[in-house]
Formats: sequence, structure tokens, C-alpha cells
Amino acid sequence: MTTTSPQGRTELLRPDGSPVRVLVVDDEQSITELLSMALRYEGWQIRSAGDGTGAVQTAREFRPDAVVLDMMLPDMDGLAVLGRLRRELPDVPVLFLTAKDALEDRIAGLTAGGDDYVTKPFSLEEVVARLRGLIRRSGAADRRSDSTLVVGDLMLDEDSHEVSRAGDNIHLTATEFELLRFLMRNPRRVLSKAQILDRVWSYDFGGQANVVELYISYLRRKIDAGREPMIHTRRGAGYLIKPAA
Amino acid sequence: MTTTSPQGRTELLRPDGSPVRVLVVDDEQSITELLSMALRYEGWQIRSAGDGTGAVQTAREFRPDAVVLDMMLPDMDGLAVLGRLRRELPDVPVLFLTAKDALEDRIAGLTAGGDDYVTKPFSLEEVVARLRGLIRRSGAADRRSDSTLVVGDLMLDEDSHEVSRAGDNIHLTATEFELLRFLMRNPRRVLSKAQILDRVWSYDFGGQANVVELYISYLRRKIDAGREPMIHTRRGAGYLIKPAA
DNA sequence: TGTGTTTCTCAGGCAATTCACAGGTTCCGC
DNA sequence: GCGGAACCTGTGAATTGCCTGAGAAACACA
Repeated sequence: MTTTSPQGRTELLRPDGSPVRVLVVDDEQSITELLSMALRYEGWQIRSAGDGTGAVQTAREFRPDAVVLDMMLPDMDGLAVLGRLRRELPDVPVLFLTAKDALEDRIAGLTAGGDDYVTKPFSLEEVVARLRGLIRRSGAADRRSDSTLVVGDLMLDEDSHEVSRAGDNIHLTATEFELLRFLMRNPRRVLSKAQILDRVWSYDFGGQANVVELYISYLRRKIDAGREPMIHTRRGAGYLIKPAA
Repeated sequence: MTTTSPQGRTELLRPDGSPVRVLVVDDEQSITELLSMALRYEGWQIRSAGDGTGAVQTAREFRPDAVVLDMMLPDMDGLAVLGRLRRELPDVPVLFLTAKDALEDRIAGLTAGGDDYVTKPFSLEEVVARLRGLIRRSGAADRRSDSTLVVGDLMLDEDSHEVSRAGDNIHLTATEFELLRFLMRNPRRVLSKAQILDRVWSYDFGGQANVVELYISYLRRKIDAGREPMIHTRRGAGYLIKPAA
């Protein structure tokens, strides 16, 4: 089932109307906290664990609908944790967190079963989007919830990563896509540059805040060029997207 | 739940009808006092703490619905305080106070979970508005409360920062917007220039008092021009806004 | 390794915004 | 009707915030 939150965003719910449950497993507390914050904001119920043993225990009693699992844990190998989790929760989808250079082929094999992964450092938008995808496809939430965001004549498909305006296909780079997704998930709402940076860029990004301006400018070139603009600047406050009308 | 106070203002209440609780954490007593006064005036119940230890203790027994947290505390780092607060109160939204120049380094990730921040020196209107937004979105208060202020045919949306009169869109600058928001949150009530200066301008503003007159004049040009005026001067007392009728 | 793509920094330019100042207008008591 | 206080608003200067071109660095992929 999907429902509309007071913010106007669409959130996933389980068939019985209760919130989706997600277990977050990572040994760095700053990461579990960051993820917990962001995922709670999605309206989900979160538990976290710092090692494999704790993960299995928590999973047993918490019965999550999805798991975020760091492959690098102090007490056991990621695969071992996965094995034990699977014994408790055979059908629950897992989102793996891995270091970029540790991108071994074994991950590729793991995701064949419908699981997914993101590399550290990740952006929150990416984690949230992938989790939504996993949960949606696993059937824990209502399957009718679909993967297309629509604002005016602008459409963005989260599964195929296709974007079009008034029927014309538009090619976006990865960052442009995430930025647009964030805007479109919060239509008619002013988003500050800090908010955008926090959600769309990875958590260790240390650069200039004006990348946001730059990417807004890129998006405008591709989306608004020669049409009624949909992306608006609220000077001193941030940016927002809304139907052209 | 929202209700209308004897003063005619709309205030947030918790679902059980009791007042919203806010914890204010700052080491400068002048700041906690300033904030406590302003927030009490909103009808909220306030406690304050001057350091991280006190904050965690107070949070434990006071169970606030929102926290205002200075990131610069004497005894612990702001992030450490945040971590401990989160362990006590996982779902409570936090409004961070930060120095303007500290914006680059530390802020990363702070707004990610739906939290928010304001930079020092802030205006009270801004703090109150953001807190209301956080509380509204967190669901501590009734979800029906929405983000639009209406006075007569004048509408102001706090999410999209859009303002319209009789359907016509009106563009306001940041300061004009805050001034109008303050007026509209106190309709039919005379607000003195001193009150306006204290609420809308930042607490360290040292300029001429006649900026208020100036900005009232700007607002009139945009809102009342060629229509029944809604902004009225009470000579010797202040200004008030009310429906044109 | 080479080529095209993507990400990001830097800095110049421009326009919006804020605010002080000062002269003009309105109001009110007498 | 007069004078002074309170208020209004035009002008312009300083500042701020935003936009965008150019190019360097990182990356992806053959």
C-alpha cells in the first residue's frame, strides 16, 4: 500500500498498514546513525546492529522487511552473516554496503538473487531509492506502488532511470538523476542547498557548496531549456520544482 | 491537532491536547533565555540546558517533541551530544544552531534525517517557523495541520514559500516573506515596530528602526497595490493585517 | 593506454536584496 | 490652522547570492 504523508510524499507501507521495518548493520556508529535518521524520515521503523552476532539476534526478534548489511564487520565475514540471516529470514532482501575497491565478483553473484548493493561512500538518496526498490519488488509492500515519479509533464522512472519531458527523452548523468529525483520526491517544496547536499552527495563530500548551483544549472539546461521552467530558485532559501502550468 | 488560542493564533498541540515540549540547548544564557521566551509565547513547554550532559539528562526525563541544539557546547562536541540524544529519543527532530562560517565542515549530514538548522545570528521568526515545520513533519502534532497561512484572500505557503492574493502570485524577498509571515500569524492584532524588529530581524541587528516602515511599504506595494488594503497602520502603536472585507 | 564522459573547482559577472539617508506627507493635539 | 511627531517612500550604495564558462582531475570503458 502507498499513502501520502503530510509532506505530500508517497511512502511505503506493509499490506496491513503498519510501517516497513528495516535492520541496519554496520560497525561504524556514525554510519548506522546517519542511515537510521534518514530511513526513519521515510517513515520506516529502524533497528541497528554493530556486528554479525547482534544482527542475527535482532533479525530474529525484529523480523525486518529489508536489511542493510555492511560486508565488512569485525566479528564475522559478510557472507557468514548473510548465511545466518538467510536462515532466519529466507525471503528478506538485503542491501549490501561495500568499499569501492572491495568490489569483488562475489557481490555480483549475491545480487543475482534480487538483492542489491551500494558502495561506500554512498549518498542517502541512493540508499533510500535502492531500499525502496528492494522492498517494492519483494512484495513486502503493496506491489501496485510503482516506480515512476511525475511532476507536470516531467517523468522519471526509478527502475529504468529514464527521464522525459513532454515525451522527449532526456539523458542525465548519475548525479543529475539523483538531484532530479530528490527534487521530484519533494515537489512544490523549497529544498535548501544544505539539504540537497546532505541527501544527494555522499556523506564524506567535502567540497564547495556551489556544486549544487552548478548541477541545478545543468538540470535546467536539459529540462527547462526552451520551455516553461519547472525548477525555480528561491533566493536565500533554496530550490523547488513544480509543474510548469 | 491545531487549535485557536484566545489571541486568535493557531498553535500546535500534541494529539492528546497537551502542549508541545521543546528542549533548548545552548551555553550562552542570553540565547536560551531569548529562545525560551519566544517559544513559550508559542504556547509550548520549554526546558533548557547549558551543556551536553545536562541536555541528555533533561531529555531523558522531559521527553521533548523537538530539540534546539547549539553545535558549539563547552563540554562535548555537538555531534557527540546528538548521538546521545538520539539514543534517548530516536525520533525527535533537532534544529541545529551553528555559526555561519562553520557551515562548510561540520554540517554535512545534519539535515539528512529531516532535521534542520539555522545560522547564528538568527531571527526568532525563523527559529519558530523551522521548529513548527519540524514538529509538523515529525508527526508529534496532528498531521492535519498544514503549511498554509490564510488571511482573507491572501495566502502564504510555508513549504513552497509561495504567496498569492486573490489568486495572483506575488514574489517576495526573504525579508518581506518573514515579515508577512509574522503579520499573518497574528492577524487582527497590532504589532509594534519593536516587536517586529525583535521577531523578524536577527537578534544582533543594529540598524535603524525605520527598516520596518520601509519593509511595510514594500509589502504594501506588492500586496495592497490597487486593492482593498489589508495592512493597516495604527499610528503610535504599530501595524496589523486583517481581511479586506 | 587512449578517448570520451563526468565531476568538480575557481572566478568573473550580474542582478536581486538590504539598508541608510533624507525629504515629503499625514495625523493629531492645541 | 499650526507645529511637531510619526510615518511614508524615492534614491542610491554596498553587499550578497546566484549563475555559468573554462578547464583540471577523476573516472569508465574499450
